[in-house]
Amino acid sequence: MTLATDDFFKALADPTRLRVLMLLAHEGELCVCELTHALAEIQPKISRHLGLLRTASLVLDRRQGQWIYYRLNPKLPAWMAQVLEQTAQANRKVEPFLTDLRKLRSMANRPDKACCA
Amino acid sequence: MTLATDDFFKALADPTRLRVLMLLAHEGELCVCELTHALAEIQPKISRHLGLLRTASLVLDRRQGQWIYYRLNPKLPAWMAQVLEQTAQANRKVEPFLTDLRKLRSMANRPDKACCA
DNA sequence: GCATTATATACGTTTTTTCGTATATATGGT
DNA sequence: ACCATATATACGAAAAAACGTATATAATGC
Repeated sequence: MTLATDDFFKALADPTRLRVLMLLAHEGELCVCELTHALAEIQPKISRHLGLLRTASLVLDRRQGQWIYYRLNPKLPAWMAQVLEQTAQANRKVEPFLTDLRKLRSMANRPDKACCA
Repeated sequence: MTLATDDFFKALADPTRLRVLMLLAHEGELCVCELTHALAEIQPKISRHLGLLRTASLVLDRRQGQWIYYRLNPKLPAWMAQVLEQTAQANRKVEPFLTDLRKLRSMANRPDKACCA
């Protein structure tokens, strides 16, 4: 299923979802607890927004034991992927994205990524 | 005043505003009646969304007699201008943008632009 | 000054979206 | 089997946004 332009920008319109997407654009793949920690939000909220992003086909998920990892959908239209990449580049040092990344990097006991392919 | 990333994507999240921005990205500058005709929406609706875009500093206006012309704000951060340009390029042949442009081009009695500078 | 045209804005309503809490479900460890 | 941990989802409420109609305001032409 292809992602409509309307739905793409609607997905980006929520601050929480935008922060999630910016982190995924930087880090490639993250699990729910990492995103929850980095954004300092309650877990159901992160989960719900991830659900919306998944339903909209912006992200894909992968389960590894108890952990569920999310990444940007590699099959996004090229222009959408470019919009996300440009936004991530332009906002590297802009709040709240800067703090989100910092918090992620400083998180203790991040799930091991040994088997990430 | 600088446009926050959140506000930028919130502005793009509404289908009507997105169509307006796509037309402005293509045509440079358009007046309210041209946008109203191209989108086939009631005039107060177009005016209201233009008002929101102006307040958010995405567009600037210019009065010429009774007509008020709108254009993309040339002082947008470069990455935002690029996002709009890329979106417009990628969606040239996508509905409803294609029909919007067609309707604009076929509009009779468009306000003269002889004195546009 | 009045009529016409162009556009902005107020108003109350409707629609859409987001939210926190509670809880359901899945997996792993003992 | 039970407990702990990770995550998804239901629920009702709250918040935010969009809407159409009516009307206000501004400019132009006669």
